[in-house]
Amino acid sequence: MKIRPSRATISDVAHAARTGKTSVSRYLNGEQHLLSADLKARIEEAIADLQYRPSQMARGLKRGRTRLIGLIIADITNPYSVDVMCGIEAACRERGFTLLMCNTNNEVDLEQHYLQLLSSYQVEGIVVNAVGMREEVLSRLQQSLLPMVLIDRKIPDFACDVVGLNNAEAAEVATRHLVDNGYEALLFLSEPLGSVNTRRERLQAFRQVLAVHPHIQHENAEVSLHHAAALDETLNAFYHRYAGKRRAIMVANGAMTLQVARAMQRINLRWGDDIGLLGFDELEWAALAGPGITTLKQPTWQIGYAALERVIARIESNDIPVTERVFSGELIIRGSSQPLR
Amino acid sequence: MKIRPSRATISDVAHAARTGKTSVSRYLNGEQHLLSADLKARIEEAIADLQYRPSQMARGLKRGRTRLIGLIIADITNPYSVDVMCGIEAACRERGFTLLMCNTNNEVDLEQHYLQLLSSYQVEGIVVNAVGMREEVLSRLQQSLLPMVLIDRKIPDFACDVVGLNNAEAAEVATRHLVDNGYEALLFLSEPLGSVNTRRERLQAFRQVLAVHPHIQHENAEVSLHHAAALDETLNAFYHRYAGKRRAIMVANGAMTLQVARAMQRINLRWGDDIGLLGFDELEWAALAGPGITTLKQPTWQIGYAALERVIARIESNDIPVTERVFSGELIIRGSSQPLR
DNA sequence: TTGTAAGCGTTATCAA
DNA sequence: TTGATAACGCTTACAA
Repeated sequence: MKIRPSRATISDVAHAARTGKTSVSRYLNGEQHLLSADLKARIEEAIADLQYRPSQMARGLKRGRTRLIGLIIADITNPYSVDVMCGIEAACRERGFTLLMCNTNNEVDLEQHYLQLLSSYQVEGIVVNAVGMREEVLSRLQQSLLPMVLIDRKIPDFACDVVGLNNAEAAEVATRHLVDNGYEALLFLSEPLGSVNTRRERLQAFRQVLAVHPHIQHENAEVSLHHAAALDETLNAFYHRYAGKRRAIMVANGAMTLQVARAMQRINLRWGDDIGLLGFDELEWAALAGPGITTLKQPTWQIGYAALERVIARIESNDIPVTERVFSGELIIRGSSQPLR
Repeated sequence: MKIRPSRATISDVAHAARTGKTSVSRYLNGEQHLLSADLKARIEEAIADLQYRPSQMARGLKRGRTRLIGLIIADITNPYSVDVMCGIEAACRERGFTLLMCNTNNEVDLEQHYLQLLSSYQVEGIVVNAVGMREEVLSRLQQSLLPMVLIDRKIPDFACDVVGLNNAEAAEVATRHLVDNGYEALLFLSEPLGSVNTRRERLQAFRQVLAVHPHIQHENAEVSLHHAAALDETLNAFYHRYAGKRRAIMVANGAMTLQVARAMQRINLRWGDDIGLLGFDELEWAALAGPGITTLKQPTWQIGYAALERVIARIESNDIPVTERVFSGELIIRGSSQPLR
């Protein structure tokens, strides 16, 4: 008796079934119509007997088809990314792929490291959840020539499949909601715009809606996610600048909304009562904090699922045209966007 | 010019450097002391020239060392799991391993599926974040004979490395805190205890502390995570049963705390004011909901990191003794556990 | 110090 | 309908 019984190989199965490896391989690869009933039965039994499972390593080496997909995530602590990952993972399972997970932690050189890694494992495609990823990093990704799908982010000057939210529509709905609820001064708050298209598109739609409401004052501010003091200052300034008016803030993503909530607590500003608040991305605690926070919920799971489907389509044939697939968000109205009147 | 330049192989490098594959292999595997300076330089150049990266598939096939670790997570939407994953991921990076991610979604047959999958990719070890995983599933895992580390969960009658929280200590600290703050009736609330050791250990410590405080009434309740009505009923009943006393609830984990907060909102019970509340696991929104929720924070990242270190140690030599490594939690006191007096 | 050749577990080619 | 046999890209005896 072996201490660690090494896995059975295809040769073992062939031997046990008194046949050759070729037939076993055929059996495994759906070419069963070529086999006699008798032989098929013998192979089946041998496989069950030996608990044989083909080695994906050997398969990958020989056929080049590793059934591996690389998932590059810029920040896995972002709940948005996790939700998306769930969708990706479900799709993988359905389609027989497995995920190699890479968290770049927003560090540029990690990204480089992982790209090489994925390549060395010969992944068949990659999904990039680039939320917050720097431009330079993305542009290096494109050079990998692998089937690739971007989530929630476009690279200028590079045609690549993209799956994400319909930013214009969502921001429009959100802005209209604030307008309809009688707010008179609006602040669009985001991390530095850079060339991050999601931020820019949301801001643009925000402005477009307000263009036809000249009586509503509005501005935008860019604050780094981890610069608490700057955030406090920005909020305070906005609040006092429009004293006497009904004020509201629209926050460009969930991570930032969390920081805004903390900042408001620090500077003693209550959302709902003192100031309106609406944030992109649903938060599990949105209903629990004070009068609740109005959010724009993204269909994160579906976005992930669709992204994986797309990358598989591209793996199967790289000739398909580059597409951008967008999903609609859903406004979830809570107390933070109901002014007292 | 090729459309899709197939990756350079070790033979290509050998040829470009006018030498044999062996030398290149030696160069790659740290046996450089065996090579002449001249040859070393030529190889180095060829590698850079061709952008050569060794195929992990071929490597894995030949040596059996795939440098792959399987990560089995019962529920990836649980923030605890995600935090732990971060630590695991960081450790992987440092030690040159890569994660194959498997989310079993709390479904038994998925678990089976993934176990076979991991085996077919010849992972060298697995880390199981079994929070909420059923016993039967875990016991099947143990049969895989792979180096394996369990996070936050023990399997009765099976010796396996475990990394997790010092449950007894943590529950003791938490319970003492409630006692010291003058609460007179305590409820320990968890999902069904089953044979989940974390829940049992926490409850046991809770009882032990209260054993020496006979004037404090206490009980425990088990409610399924997704059974909202039952939760409402449980909370209501407890609240009214001890009317007139200072009441507090201790919740066994973060996912449950979220549900409790929602339930309290539904039945119009305010933590802090009406009833004390303390939950295991830190929540990003803990400070934002009402007067804040007191939590017992686990060193999640470190737990993940330690788990991966352990699995690697076991990969390197399976003879090491089975250990259980526990970390201390940290009580973060907020308004929910300060009675009004 | 360097190179040759065998073999890891598959699949693909070709012949029977 | 079957089965040898040669790759896939790498590591590793073993030779030179």
